Amino acid sequence: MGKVTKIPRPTIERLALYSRPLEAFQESGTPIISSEKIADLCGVNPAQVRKDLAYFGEFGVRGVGYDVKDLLREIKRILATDRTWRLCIVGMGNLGSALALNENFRKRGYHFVAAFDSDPAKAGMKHPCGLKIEPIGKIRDLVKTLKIEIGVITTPPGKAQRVADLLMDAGIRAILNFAPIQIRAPECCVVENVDFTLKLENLVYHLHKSS
Amino acid sequence: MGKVTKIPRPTIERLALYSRPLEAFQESGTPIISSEKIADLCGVNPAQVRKDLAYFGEFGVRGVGYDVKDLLREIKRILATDRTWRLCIVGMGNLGSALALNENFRKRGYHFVAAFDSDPAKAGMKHPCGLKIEPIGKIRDLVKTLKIEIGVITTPPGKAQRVADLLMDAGIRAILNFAPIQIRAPECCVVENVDFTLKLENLVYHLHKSS
DNA sequence: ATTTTTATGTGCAAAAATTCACAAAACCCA
DNA sequence: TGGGTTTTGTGAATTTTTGCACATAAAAAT
Repeated sequence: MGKVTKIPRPTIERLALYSRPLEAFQESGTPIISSEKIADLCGVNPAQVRKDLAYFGEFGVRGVGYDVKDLLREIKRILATDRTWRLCIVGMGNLGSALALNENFRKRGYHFVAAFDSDPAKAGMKHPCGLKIEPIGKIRDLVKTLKIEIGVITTPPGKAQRVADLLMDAGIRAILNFAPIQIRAPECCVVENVDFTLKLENLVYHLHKSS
Repeated sequence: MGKVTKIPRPTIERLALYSRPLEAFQESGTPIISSEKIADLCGVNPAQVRKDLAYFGEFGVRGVGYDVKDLLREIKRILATDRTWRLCIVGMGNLGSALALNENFRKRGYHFVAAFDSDPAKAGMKHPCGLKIEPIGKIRDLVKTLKIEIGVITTPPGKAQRVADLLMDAGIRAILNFAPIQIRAPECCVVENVDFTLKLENLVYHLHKSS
């Protein structure tokens, strides 16, 4: 359908979610999957799955279901995960270090091509992931020469906003922030926050409430 | 007010969010804060802040604002973060290891009291965080004797559901899952998922769309 | 060839969440 | 004391999101 509809934000988030079981089914060779099965595995409503997909086209066959391979390819095309992306990490403490070594990123096409740290003692050292740790001052240069598209912030909270500003100043327009503060950014830069303690606080509220 | 209203899920998530700037203001000695200031720092609407708080009582003073210390104490009481919680980590790879060493947890009252790994080579070793790494088989025992309340899963995706089942079997009713799969759990157990790659896929969608 | 079965795509209603807009209350100052 | 200012608390309107329920289409069975 050629209607120009605004895509709900939650829809995009769920599309990524759906791709997880689809990948598993593709690997195990299952050819066809139903909206009900996807919904069940992702903990959502089947109609929701169909509606989410319908925003982008008719990918299924009535009475049959969805072709796993086709659907996965379509979702990847929609999300733009059908290509690789170049990232940098700022803050090579324990967390940054763990992320740089994490297999899940590379497996999905997210390549770390630079690592920064403000600690002069660390600068120049080679990290086990293969990257040389660069000083913060080089962000501007390297973002441009290495064509870095996404910045990952794993600094202490006090330094996060400053680092974000440096990244944006260098032309970065997408930031994944692990510091437990809200990064302020202009419209043109997308920011996603990952705050573990926020999640924990959610957990304990529900634990406490139901006891 | 005495009305029995269901609290919206997003409200709980935002309460935790509001506590971040409140902590900062408390430390810097600012006595009073307005809903507008909180909203601004958290990227939400001021009316939203007031409404969220109003679900739990009248904490502000009209024409003045909110007492920072009071409000923070109230929010902590609501979320049940005014006490300490005992957690364990399962999966002492890079990520699990980084979390065990992360200061933000302890600072907020989340204490890791046990660490597990399925790798027999790791079992028995002492981790830099001070914990001895225990084999998976000891989950049941240790959850009970150490009174562990929350389980953190940092295993590879293939092992995550099995570990979750073990944890729930041992009596755990709250799980923070870092593996990129959807954990299936009965009603009685709260699960929060932290999936970095999901966030990245969100980022790249928006990057791609706006270019 | 026709009926039955199955599972998608979608209009519409319901539910949930957000935001507006304003009365109520507290403070300030003359 | 009273008018002006500020900011909360909240009813109502609006927007967004979800889910039902069924028409539609394809395949399978008879």
